[in-house]
Amino acid sequence: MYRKGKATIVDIADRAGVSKSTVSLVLQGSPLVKDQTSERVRQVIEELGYVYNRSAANLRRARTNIVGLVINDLTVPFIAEMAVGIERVFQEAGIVPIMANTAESLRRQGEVFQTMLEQNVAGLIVLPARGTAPSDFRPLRTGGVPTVLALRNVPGSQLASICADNRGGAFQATEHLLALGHRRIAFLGGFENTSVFQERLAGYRRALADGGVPFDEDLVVQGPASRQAGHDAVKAVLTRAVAPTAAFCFSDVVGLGAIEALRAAGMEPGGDFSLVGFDDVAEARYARPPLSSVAVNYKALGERAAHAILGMLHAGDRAMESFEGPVELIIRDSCFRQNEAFANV
Amino acid sequence: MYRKGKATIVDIADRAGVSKSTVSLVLQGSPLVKDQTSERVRQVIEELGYVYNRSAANLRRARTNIVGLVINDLTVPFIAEMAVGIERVFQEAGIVPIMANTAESLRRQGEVFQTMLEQNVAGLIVLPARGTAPSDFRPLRTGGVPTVLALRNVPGSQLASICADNRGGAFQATEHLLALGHRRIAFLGGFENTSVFQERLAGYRRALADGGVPFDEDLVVQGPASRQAGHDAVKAVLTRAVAPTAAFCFSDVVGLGAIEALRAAGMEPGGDFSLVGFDDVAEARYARPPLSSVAVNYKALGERAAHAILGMLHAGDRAMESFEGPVELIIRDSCFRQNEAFANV
DNA sequence: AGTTTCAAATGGAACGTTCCAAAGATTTTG
DNA sequence: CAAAATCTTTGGAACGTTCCATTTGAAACT
Repeated sequence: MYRKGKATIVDIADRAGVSKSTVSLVLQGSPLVKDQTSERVRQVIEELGYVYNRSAANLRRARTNIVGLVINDLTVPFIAEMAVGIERVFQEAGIVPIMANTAESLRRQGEVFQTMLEQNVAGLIVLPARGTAPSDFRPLRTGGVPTVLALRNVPGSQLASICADNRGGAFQATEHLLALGHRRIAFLGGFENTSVFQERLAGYRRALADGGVPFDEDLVVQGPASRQAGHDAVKAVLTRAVAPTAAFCFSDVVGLGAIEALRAAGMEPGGDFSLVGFDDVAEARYARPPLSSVAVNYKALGERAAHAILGMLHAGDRAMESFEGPVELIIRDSCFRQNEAFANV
Repeated sequence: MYRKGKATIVDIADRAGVSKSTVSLVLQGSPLVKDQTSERVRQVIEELGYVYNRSAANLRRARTNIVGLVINDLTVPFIAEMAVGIERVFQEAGIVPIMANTAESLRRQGEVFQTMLEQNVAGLIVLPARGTAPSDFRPLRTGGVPTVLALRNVPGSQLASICADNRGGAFQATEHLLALGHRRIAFLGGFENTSVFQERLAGYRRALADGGVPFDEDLVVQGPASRQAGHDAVKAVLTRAVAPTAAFCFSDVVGLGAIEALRAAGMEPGGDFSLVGFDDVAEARYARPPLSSVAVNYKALGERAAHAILGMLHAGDRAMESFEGPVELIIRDSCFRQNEAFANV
């Protein structure tokens, strides 16, 4: 283009007959510069194909326009959706997101935090890896990086979190099954070392308690949030002395596995066994039978998290309160009304 | 910590009784420093909780350790998978990926390119938005940023690309249908303004030609890669004078929609209509009937793309040649052998 | 002892911005 | 018309690294 190497602010200044300070002001859209001048500068910028050097700006400035996005598992569709929501908000705010996938590895998560600090991120949205401890955030805390947790909470971390209303969702789902007359309701999938599990389990127990149904530990089967796990969990739970007639599944994927296992056992989901899932993934609607599920607007949750960070950046260190996104029980055809219980009413 | 603000390389130097140059060398792992010295420096670094300032380094250095990742649609599961593959390779190589989702918007893609340039990225992996023209890459070209295209090609862009063997996959799928005796084979879904469509269509036509079956434009129905589109396309194609007995679907999602539409029309996919999809998404396996599909290892493709960029960074401007990832036809139960054609042999 | 060789450490000038204090214009006011 | 007030513009010192050219120190030769 011009001279050797890339054009800098000084080259622009020379060509436009102003000082580099003025050019800098123009670039920042300062109202201090006369329109006529800034117009001329802008023209030269165009002419020389100048590109702004953010590394230099970041060095001088206190804060960067970079925000880190630490994701536990990007291959989960609704997490990707959430990432998209976050990304969109940032893009509009002129924030550049650095993304890292930890694949649920704590070691990797630690490395990622380090990298984020080195990049001098202005803030951080973290979807914590399974088993994250409050102390894992220490480097961030000493680095003074505004941080928001999303999707999963880390109790004791003192960090604000943006999560779905897991407790409420599980409560609604379980209540729905109770209302259909079910009394033996299993809880399938998920691991107890995540806050999401704890919360959903709490909602489930609360609904049982409200419905006067005793909690039976034997009806809770932990496992990964996978199809296979749903399959296995159903098989396990059907062997109980008094088998359940319904299950609240930790996630839709678990529920889909459950559907298969029920069929394999000669039962008909929605006909003689009721299922409710969580997340309302696209597949739930298309399953046979269509799976009732607790819908979460993950994209909105992502946007909320992004706004939370923006707020923290703007308002300095003002502590942000946590937020629980609303959920909605979507009723499809995977449940049936149980007669004996019906007679009980 | 120490002093006011964050510790810098100079603080380390003072405390360790060496010069900042030495500290810099230690940070870069230079063999020029005596072990004893570097050990001491490292200790002080630990002590003061120093964090490296990459902005400063980037300013001084010619190249950054940042690589941009421009994604057309992160919510597509296999694209997310690909992103994970890329991210993993970069992480191991000490490269920090900046991710941006363009959501298939050309305007956004342009903005994203600009941002990437400002961040002074060392390289760029682009999954081009639909309808991207070669000229859209001009800013990158003049910026001298090594760029690799992934998943979709942009003919005329002169850029290396890492794509699936779309032509070969479509060829295999169509050949499979031909071998089962089908002669009227539809091509459903996708838009002709993408290279992926062009390539798959070419593979399909080639197989038809090889099998001595004339190409019939009426059997090609374009549409988005969505369930609904698959549904609509089947309905459209069943009204043709001589209806097809099989379809090659642009993607599995289209194929799943096709399954529904066939059922709705009183037909049985895998029984009296054959379907083959593309991508081999998880859902294909669990569909009723399980959908035959052309499998692509998207994660491997992502890793390949990442390695391509690493290679370009390392080898300077050495032009990289394009790569087509192998595909594999996975045969499930969505196809049947057609008798009349069978008699023809 | 003097010279050469090699390893290890260092000073200082970049890199391209931002931002402060201050100077120069221009307009308003008394 | 001078003084005051306001609007624009501008040097120059940071910011925290890297890297070149050099110096220093020690060991290995003549």
